[in-house]
Amino acid sequence: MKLSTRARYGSRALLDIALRGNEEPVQLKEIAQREEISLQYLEHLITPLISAGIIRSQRGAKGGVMLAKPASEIKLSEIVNILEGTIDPVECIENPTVCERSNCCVTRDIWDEVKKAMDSVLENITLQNMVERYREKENPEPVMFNI
Amino acid sequence: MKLSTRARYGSRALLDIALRGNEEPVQLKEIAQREEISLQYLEHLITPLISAGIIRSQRGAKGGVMLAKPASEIKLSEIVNILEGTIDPVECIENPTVCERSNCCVTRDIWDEVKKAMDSVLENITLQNMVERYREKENPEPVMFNI
DNA sequence: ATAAAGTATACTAAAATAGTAAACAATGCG
DNA sequence: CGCATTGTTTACTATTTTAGTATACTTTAT
Repeated sequence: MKLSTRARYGSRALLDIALRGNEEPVQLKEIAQREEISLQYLEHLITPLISAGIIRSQRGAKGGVMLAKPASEIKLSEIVNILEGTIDPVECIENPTVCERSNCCVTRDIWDEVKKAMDSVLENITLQNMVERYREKENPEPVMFNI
Repeated sequence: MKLSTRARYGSRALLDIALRGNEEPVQLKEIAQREEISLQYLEHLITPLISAGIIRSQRGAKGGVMLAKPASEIKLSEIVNILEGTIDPVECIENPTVCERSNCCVTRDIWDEVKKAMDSVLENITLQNMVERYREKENPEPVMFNI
């Protein structure tokens, strides 16, 4: 029930990109260094994100990658889905025909509830939220200043 | 992010046992047939459940397995934990020292929220609930009788 | 032109998963 | 008693997935 490194590294990489503003391309090499992901492996994660239209790339010298749309429009559920595939804990959720019991299976119903619970978290977090959380951690709001 | 077959088969097997009442031992061979799990693989799932005190076994002729406590006291979270290990989507939840960023990591916080969402489902479903759901599916309540 | 980037494809090592095989141990029953 | 039935244990294996590396290629700014 572990997330693969794809989704983990990928979301960290995207947060890294989002944190640099979105003014000029961020080089993969930099991201790889900061996030301690091998450049070659990072490239594997970047490719599907480009195809999916989450980021776009600038080739050649001074190239790099940028978010292809505002951070507030990139949901974590989308990222996980691209890198990890569906989050369904069992295959019969997505594809009921794999098991003839699907329509009457109690355990299937439950795994579906589990999936929905996860989804409701991932659907409600955007890259923008993550950036805000990051800034808050970096520089916490003073708690209670005046009376 | 898939559940392993261990947790899936295991929870189906336990539901199967619970459905037979709890008056006499249920043979593994029967369970294996009904649930279409190979006997030998089923045994692998039964062993840790016995060690964990979820079920107890009766050896020899006329033997089999029974729930070791009332179905209402067996939570799905417990079953999944025994067969699957922790449900944490990333290792740093359980063991923060694997990554030096843990204390400041935004993505880690999020995976923790995901875990909690899953937990809240699994913690609130007992084998008894599953039995009831099964009976309801088998024999649905008539909706609106009078008026 | 050329160096600095991203792109694409192929390959591989390691781990996890799912399952099989077989010898063994306990028990009930005739 | 003795033997068939049933669970127990341990060892092994095939397959798949994951994570990662290697390498050759393409594009572009300067």
